[in-house]
Amino acid sequence: MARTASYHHGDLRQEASLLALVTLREQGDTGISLRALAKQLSVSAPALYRHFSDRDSLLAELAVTGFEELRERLLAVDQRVPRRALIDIGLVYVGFAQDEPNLYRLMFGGRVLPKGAHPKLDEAGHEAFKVLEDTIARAQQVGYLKPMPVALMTAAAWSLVHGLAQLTIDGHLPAANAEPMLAEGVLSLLLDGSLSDPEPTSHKEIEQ
Amino acid sequence: MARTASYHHGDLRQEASLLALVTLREQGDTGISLRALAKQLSVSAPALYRHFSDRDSLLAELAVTGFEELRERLLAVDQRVPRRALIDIGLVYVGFAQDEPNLYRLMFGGRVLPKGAHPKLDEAGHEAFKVLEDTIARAQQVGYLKPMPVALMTAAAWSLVHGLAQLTIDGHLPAANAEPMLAEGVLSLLLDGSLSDPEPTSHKEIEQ
DNA sequence: TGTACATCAGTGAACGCGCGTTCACTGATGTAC
DNA sequence: TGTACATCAGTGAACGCGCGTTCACTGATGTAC
Repeated sequence: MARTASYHHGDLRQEASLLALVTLREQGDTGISLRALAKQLSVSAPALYRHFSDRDSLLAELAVTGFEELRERLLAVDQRVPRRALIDIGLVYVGFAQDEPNLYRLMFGGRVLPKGAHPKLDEAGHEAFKVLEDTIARAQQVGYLKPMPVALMTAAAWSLVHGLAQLTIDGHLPAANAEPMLAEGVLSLLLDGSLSDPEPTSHKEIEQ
Repeated sequence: MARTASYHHGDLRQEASLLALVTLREQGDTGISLRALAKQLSVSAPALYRHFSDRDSLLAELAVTGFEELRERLLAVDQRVPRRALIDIGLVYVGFAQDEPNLYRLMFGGRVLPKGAHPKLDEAGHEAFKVLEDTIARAQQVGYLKPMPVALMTAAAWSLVHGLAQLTIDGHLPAANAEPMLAEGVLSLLLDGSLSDPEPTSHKEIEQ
């Protein structure tokens, strides 16, 4: 707005990213085409190639911002009480997926942006993952979690929240607004275990 | 083979399905096009419309056979020992995803075949899911699992295996051949819980 | 057993579409002296 | 402050592509009498 009459757009890169994100939200990654984007921006299609080397790079960029947003949300979780922190991390994670289902699918889809093809994307993903990992390591250090390999515990926690997120956004499990306690219940189960107490677990047998 | 010289193919439907499955395995769902399929089968493209009402129906059909195969594998699990059955169900589930990553993505992708669009697909998915659910219900009946709502427990178990499967096939977690014990360890964690034993859990506090 | 006929499973041509990307270009902007 | 020039960010045209799907059709097959 209040731009010169020049055909130089001035802000094409950012506006293109933004519009791509909006389109992604509404139609998913398959709905994004550089030609359609250019048309909506009143710009010729080749103009976009000044700013993105190809379609995949644009998608990768969107995914990177997705991971950054996810990471920020995870970082905002109160870390004082281990149990609360662990559960909240999970709830935030699942909440993000529900807020941004198509972005989440793009980030983790694998098919569209295979791991290894976009280093920045892999790094952004890892940064987000690290927040989860750190939370678990911290909880273990204060003795709240079992002294098992952190890698195993993070794999379990990540699998759980990722699966919960995917199943929810694909409609296989009820969303948070329909079943508000589902996610928290599921997360608690991973902490407490699902074994019936009266039955001795193999673990307890060893100790007694 | 040994067919008449007639242009009638005789087996087009089945051969098309089969070739589609092979293509899906190699290239994922986006690699499937009716035109290309027809070409490979030495048949005109419209011929396929005698057997599939459109591209999506063909994909849905592949996904249905995927769920049937998954269900059969799950049904083959030995159900005698609850703990073993639960873990094996999970291992079989994750193993299926690793054997058939692209098929698995199609089955659960959500984006390609949204839930509700293909009733037969939803049903096939539910039938497979039921095997997991039944295993949990059985384990609970014999007192092996806590007396919690089955829906909650199946949601947790399903989320865990689904997440594990997805993360593995997308390369975010090591595959079974690289880390053979990862899946089993993760599954055990859900059963035993991840809380450090010396620390009293809220659950234990109530009982003592 | 032979024949008329309905149905079935193919055909080729065409519609209409959008896509990613490259090319040679031009006009605007920024910069060094 | 003015000017020559390099660079930057656009342009329109085009390449080459494959796609799903519909249409009017034809030859083969199966069936009833």
